[in-house]
Amino acid sequence: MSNRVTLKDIAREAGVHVSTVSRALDPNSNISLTNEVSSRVRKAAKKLGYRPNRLAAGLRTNRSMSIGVMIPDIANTMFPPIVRGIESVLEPLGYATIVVNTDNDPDREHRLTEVLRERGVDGIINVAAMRSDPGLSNVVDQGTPVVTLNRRLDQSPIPYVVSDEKSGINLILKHLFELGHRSVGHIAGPKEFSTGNARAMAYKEACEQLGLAESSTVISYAKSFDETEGQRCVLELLQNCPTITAIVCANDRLAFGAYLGLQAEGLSIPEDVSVTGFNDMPMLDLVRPKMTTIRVQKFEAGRASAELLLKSIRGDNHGAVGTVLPVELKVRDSTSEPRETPD
Amino acid sequence: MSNRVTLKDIAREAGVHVSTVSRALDPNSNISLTNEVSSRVRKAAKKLGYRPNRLAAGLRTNRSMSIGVMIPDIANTMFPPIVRGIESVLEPLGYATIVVNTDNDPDREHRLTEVLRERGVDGIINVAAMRSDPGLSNVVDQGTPVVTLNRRLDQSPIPYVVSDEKSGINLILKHLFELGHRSVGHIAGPKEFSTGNARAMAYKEACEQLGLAESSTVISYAKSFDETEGQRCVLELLQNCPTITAIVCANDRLAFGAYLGLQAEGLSIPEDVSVTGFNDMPMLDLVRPKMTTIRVQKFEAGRASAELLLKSIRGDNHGAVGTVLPVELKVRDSTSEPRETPD
DNA sequence: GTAAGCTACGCAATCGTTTGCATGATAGAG
DNA sequence: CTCTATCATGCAAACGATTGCGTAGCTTAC
Repeated sequence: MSNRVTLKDIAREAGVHVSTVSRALDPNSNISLTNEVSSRVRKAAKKLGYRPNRLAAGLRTNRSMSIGVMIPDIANTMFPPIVRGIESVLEPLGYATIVVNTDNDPDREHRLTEVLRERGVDGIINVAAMRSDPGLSNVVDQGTPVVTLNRRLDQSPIPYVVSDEKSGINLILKHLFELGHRSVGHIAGPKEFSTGNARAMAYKEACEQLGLAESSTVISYAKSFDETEGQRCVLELLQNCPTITAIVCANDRLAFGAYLGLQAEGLSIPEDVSVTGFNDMPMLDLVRPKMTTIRVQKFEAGRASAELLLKSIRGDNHGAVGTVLPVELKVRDSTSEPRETPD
Repeated sequence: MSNRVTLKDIAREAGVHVSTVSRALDPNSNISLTNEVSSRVRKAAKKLGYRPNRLAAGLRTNRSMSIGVMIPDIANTMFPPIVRGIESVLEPLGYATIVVNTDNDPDREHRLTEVLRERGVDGIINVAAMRSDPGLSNVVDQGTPVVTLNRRLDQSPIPYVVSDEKSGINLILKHLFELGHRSVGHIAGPKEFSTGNARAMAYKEACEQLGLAESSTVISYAKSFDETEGQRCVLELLQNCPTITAIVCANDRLAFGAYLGLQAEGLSIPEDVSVTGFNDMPMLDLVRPKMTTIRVQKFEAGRASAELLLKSIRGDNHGAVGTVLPVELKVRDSTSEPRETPD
C-alpha cells in the first residue's frame, strides 16, 4: 500500500548503512561524516522523496515533537488568536499542535489530558482557565511539562502567562471615575475561573481606592461567561441598585448581554448607562455602540506560553516563571459622562 | 524520567506474556482468552495506570489514529464550528485531529501536507477551498485518504462535502425579486475559490431566470473574502450602476464591507440599498442592521466530512461520493422593499 | 617501524506494540 | 485409550528511526 521511503531505502540507494543515513540527515549530529558520503546520502534522500517517520523517531527518542493545547472552546473567538500565537512559535520548529476542546468540563479535561499523554505530547499548554485543577500537577509530576495560560495555580511551580487583570480593571474604573461616574456596578464572572475571580477582586479594590465604597458591593455574579448571564445580571443590578450609571463587566460577552438587557429595559447606552467589557474579542467591532473595553494580548499570550513551554521542555526553566502581559484601555462609544453629573 | 507503564510491566505484574496482555486489552481481538487471564490482565493494567503508547502502536500497525484538518485560518469564525463538527465524530473513536492553518497560501498548504504525512495521519480533511490543487491527488495516490470540504475537484474521485450554493443564491434573488427589486448587483468572491465561483455562476443564472438580464452583468469581483474588498467593490458597483437597489454579496464579510461602504456614502440599509450575505457566520447577530443571509451548515459539514473520511479510511467508499448540504434563507433586517417601487 | 590516536563508518540493540506462527494442554471422537 | 481438533498462550519478528559501541583504516609521533 504505502510505498513509503525509509532510511533503509536510502541506505540501499547510497550504498551505506542505515545508521550513516540517519546521521547524514540529522542536521545537528555531532558525528563526523565525509562530505562525499553525506552529500551522496542527501542526494539519494531527495531523489527518493524521503519523509522521515516521526512516529518511529518519537518512539526511539521519546520526543514526539507534538504538543497539546487545551482550550475551552475553539468557537469562542477569544481562543483562535491564542492558538495561532502558539503555532507561530512551535510550527517553525517542527512541532505539531493538537488542540482539544474541554467545554469547561473537568471530566472531559481529565480525559483529554490522558488522550494527549497517550500520544506522547512533549508538553501541554492549558488555556482552560479553571482555578482549581487537581491532576494538573500530576501530569507535570509524570514528566509532561505544562504551561497555563490565563490561569495561575497558587503555590505551583507551573509556569504561567496571564494578563494584567488588575491594571485593566483599574484603567476601566479610573476612566469611568474621570467621566464623573460615582455609582457603579460590576457583573463578575464565575469565581471558579481565575479571570472572573481576579477581576472581581480588582474591582472591589479599585472602588475603595477611588472612594466608591458603595459601588464596591454592587456586584452580580454570572454563572458563566456568556450573553444570557450578562442579561440576567444586568437586570439584577438595576433592581438592587437603580442609581448606577455605569456597569463594569468581567468580559465582553457579559457586556454584550448587558447591552441586550438594557435595551430591553428601554435604556440607552451610554446615555443612560455606560457599559464596559474586557478582552477586546475579535469581531467586537461589529457591535453598536462600539464597546469600551480592555484589550488583552491574545496572539502574544500564545507566543509567550509556547516560549515558556519550550524552556520547560529543554529543562532550562530556572524555577517557576510567570509572564504578566500588559493590557490597554480602548475607549470607544459605550461610555460617556453620566446623564446627571452628581451634585 | 518518564516511568511510563508499558505492556511489559503489566505482563510481569499479571504473570503472562506481553502478547497476551496486548490481546487482553484489545477490545476487538478475535483471539480467545480465558476470562480469568483476561480479567487478571485488565486488573493489573488498571492498577498500574496503564496508558497505551499510540506512537508505538501506530508504528506497528501503520495507523496513527490521527487525522489532519487543513483550514485557511482558524481565526475566521466560519471554521471553528466545522472543526468541532469533525471532532464530534472523530474524537469519540479515538482519533486525534491536527489542525493546520494554510492562510490560503499554496506553498504553505503543500508544506503542511508534508508535515501531516510525516506524522502518519490516517487521512486529511481539506477545508482550504482553492479550486485548483495540484498535489492533492498525489497525496491520495500515495495512500492518504482525503476529503475536501467547501470544495469540489472536477473529475476527481476525492469525496467532498459542499453546501448547495446554487439554491442559496436562488433563494436570495427570489427573496429580493419578491420584495420588488429589479436592479440588483453582485459582489463576487475570488474566482480561485470554488465558493466564490459557484455563487457568481449561480447569480448570473438566477438573474436570467428571473428576467433580470441587466443585473446579471452588474458584478464586481473581490480579490479576497474580506471587509476591505467588500467596501471597495460596493463603491465600484455604485459607480458603474447607480440605479441598483440591492446587492447580493458572496459572503457575510463582503456584505459587512458593503455596509461600511454604503454608510460612508451616507446611504442607509435597507432603505436605500438592501444587502445580503452568505454563510451566516457566528457572531453575525452582532451587526446592525441584522443581516439577511443564507445559513449554511457548518458543524454538520464537519460531521459529514469526517464520516466520509472514515469510509475512505476503512476502504468502503464505493467510488466517489459527495454530500451536498441544504441551505436556508434567513431573512433579517438588511433587506426590504426598494424605496421606489418600479413603475 | 610501531604504538597511539583519530576518523568515518557499520553493527546491533532499543523504543512499545502488534500479530503470524509455534506449542503445550485440553477435550472430544472413535 | 489413542488420535486429532481446538483452545489458550508464548515466542519472536516486525514497524522505522536513533545511538552507544566497536573497528578498520589512516595519520601522526617518537
